[in-house]
Amino acid sequence: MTKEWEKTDNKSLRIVFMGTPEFAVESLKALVGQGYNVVGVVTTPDRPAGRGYKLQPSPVKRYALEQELPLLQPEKLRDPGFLEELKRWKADLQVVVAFRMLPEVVWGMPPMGTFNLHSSLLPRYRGAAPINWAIINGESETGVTTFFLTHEIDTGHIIFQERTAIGENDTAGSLHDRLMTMGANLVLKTVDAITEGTAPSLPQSDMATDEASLPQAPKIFTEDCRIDWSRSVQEVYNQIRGLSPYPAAWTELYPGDEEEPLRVKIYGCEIVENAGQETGNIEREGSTDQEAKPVRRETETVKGKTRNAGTIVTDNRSFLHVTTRDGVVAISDLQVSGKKRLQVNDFLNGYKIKGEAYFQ
RNA sequence: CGCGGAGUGGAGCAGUUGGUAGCUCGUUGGGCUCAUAACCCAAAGGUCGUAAGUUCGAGUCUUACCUCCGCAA
Repeated sequence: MTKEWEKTDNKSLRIVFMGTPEFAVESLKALVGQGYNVVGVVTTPDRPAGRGYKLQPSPVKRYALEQELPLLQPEKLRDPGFLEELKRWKADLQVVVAFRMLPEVVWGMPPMGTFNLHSSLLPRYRGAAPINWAIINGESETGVTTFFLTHEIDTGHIIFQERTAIGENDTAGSLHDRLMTMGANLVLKTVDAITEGTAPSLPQSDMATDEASLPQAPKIFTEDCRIDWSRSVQEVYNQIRGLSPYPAAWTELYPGDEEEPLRVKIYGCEIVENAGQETGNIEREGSTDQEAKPVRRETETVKGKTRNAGTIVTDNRSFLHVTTRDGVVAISDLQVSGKKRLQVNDFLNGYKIKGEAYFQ
């Protein structure tokens, strides 16, 4: 990708990078790797996180240290001391990827401005969790956007966008990785365009037909991750893959016998029955499995019961089916609280589901 | 010192009031079968996370440490 004939301008431009998670590292890595002049990195202070609440450096910090880039970790972005240091870096341009909300004193500082990489097709999915929400809502397309920062979060003028289709089997994880790579390329393209003065700047109001009906992407909380088995099979499926592998959809397993419910994270599943509509490619697999697996017996069992949402159907060996309002999903990948993440057959080897068990 | 759970043959789990280990699956060999991931028979495979201690004797009690996981961030 490195091109000898690239304008020296691009490489002398003083860039300050701001970001926190893994997603941002990819863009920073691209800039550094392509020889852009990253004069400093701003990231979040080390936070107590994980077991034991030990202080954890952000992924961006780890990379910055590795590359021996100047680093700032302000507690407050309006802190005079921090602003002073930032000014000293004399940035021409600031690049922000998955950081936090910036005050105008920060984004207004560099002469060429500050732009942000956002992982959705703005103006759709403004907010903290665009990747997750796009899948949860069953979107078939998303992308990445670069835009200039303004006061209102994620509303600035759009520079570039890149689209990608969301596959039936995409998960938050797979989409995250794809957008991370696309985003890094878009950041380079954006920096080049800004340097050359050819960057578009399109108001989002030109793209939004109806502001009020735009899907949003707010931060996700634990309750958003709880599975409501009474929803449609497609909704449940989208929720599970939209939250996998992080933060992961969860439910409670009531084992019966008045035992305490277990909290279970569901990482992967397939739709095996959809009363609503055809499920496409999944159906094909199902038909070959039909002969191999002892489905016959279970089917009868099912018919004998009222299939309330959350009902478990399993042979305690190879599959674990759960009913929803209008269909059935086969759980393939799960984790009981305190245990390791397991494939369903491993889980069933040790944990036997009793007849009266159910999810809720 | 944030709260909590767990480390037992390749995988997931049992293991009672302490007396040298069982289950399901997998693996290997054989059998049945038109055939099979299905079924039947048999076999291999574990110094029970590490170190020390208590005890006649510890997977099972005590202490320290290592690793992993859930909550929370």
